Amino acid sequence: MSATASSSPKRDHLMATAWRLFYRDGIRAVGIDTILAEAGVAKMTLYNHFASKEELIIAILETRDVEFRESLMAQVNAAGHNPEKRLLAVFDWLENWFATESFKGCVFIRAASEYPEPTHPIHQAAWRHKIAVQAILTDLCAAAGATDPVTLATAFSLLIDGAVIAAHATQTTNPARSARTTAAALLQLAQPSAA
Amino acid sequence: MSATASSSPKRDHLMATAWRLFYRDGIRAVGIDTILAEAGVAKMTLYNHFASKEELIIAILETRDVEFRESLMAQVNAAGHNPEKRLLAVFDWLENWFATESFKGCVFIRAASEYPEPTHPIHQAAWRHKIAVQAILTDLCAAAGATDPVTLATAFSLLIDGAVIAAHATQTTNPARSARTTAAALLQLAQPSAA
DNA sequence: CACAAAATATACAGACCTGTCTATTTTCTT
DNA sequence: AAGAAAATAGACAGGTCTGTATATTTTGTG
Repeated sequence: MSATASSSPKRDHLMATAWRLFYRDGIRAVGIDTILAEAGVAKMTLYNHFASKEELIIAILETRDVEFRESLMAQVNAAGHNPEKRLLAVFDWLENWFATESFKGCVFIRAASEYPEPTHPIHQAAWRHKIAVQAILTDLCAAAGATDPVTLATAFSLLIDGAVIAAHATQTTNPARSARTTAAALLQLAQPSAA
Repeated sequence: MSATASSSPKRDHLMATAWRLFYRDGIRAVGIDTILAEAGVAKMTLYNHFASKEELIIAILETRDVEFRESLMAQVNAAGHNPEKRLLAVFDWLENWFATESFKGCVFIRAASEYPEPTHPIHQAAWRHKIAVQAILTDLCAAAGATDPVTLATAFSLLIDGAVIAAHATQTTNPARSARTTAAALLQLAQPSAA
């Protein structure tokens, strides 16, 4: 059984448990033994599914990236066909997220913070998520008729990450509305049809 | 000798060494022994100046907060008396910072990421810095004639933190310019005199 | 010089860390 | 039911962590 094998019940359970503890307390702060005790799984089972703690972490980040984007797109699609509404739905999704009881910031920002060296595999896994989200934003900006979708999406990306930081620090959802209001204003400016 | 005593050569040297290693590798990643070996200082000297590693960390964050704001204000003041130029100088300062060879993001964001629990003393020390910077931004926005300085400063704060995250992930200074351009547009919108 | 304060080296405690090894038991498939 | 695959318990290695204790040496000051 390769260490890069995919889905199995035990493997999924380990990842879910580790994810919860990493997100709650920090990655470096949580040891393997803690995860195993919480999951009720033997140590060798973990090391049969993952080559190391680092591979477990990266597998979790990649899974979370997919789930994150699926959740985001679900809310965007629920906003209907109006391109502007779809774009601004990103910030409503943000507000829902911030309102989550267990909200403790963005695991990708936090992982990149804990592993600050840009060449580190964990840092790069976190970075890949940022790029993927940026691509979504660019598509939404283009659909909304922005003259320069990349530039607008970049600005939105800054607002979103800034809002996540602020929401974590203040433990409030307000930054989502601040970001949304600002984003709406920028969208107006970036639409030539609005002139 | 109280553990909260202030400046002494050994104490300063320990803080400078610890700061450099914490910023380079992460707070949890750097042990006391590593700091002591790098600084060439005995362990008891550290524990005579600081009650614990946690107190050392907090002392460093508080010192960095002061230095950070002094550096920022120096560039703002160097921009002269024009309120708009002073406000936008914040983003020039940001670009200079990002261009630093050792740039690895914002230590306050990273400390809050490593100690995600909002009630943790380290998390709160990081948060206090954010509030202090926000106050500076609000003053600058008010001086620039914004109708709602608090709201504009909040938007700027999101852009700044987002830019820091992006600059760390991409290892480029571009996010500073993206943030600056966006900020300039928002400033125009927020000035009634520009209508 | 003499005394006091600061810093030193060194050892130690007790806990935690990741990862490995072995032998046994459970589970699944045929 | 039988054999193969997966998971188990538990010990263990070798290192690291924070913080303490002690005895000695350096440093600065009157």
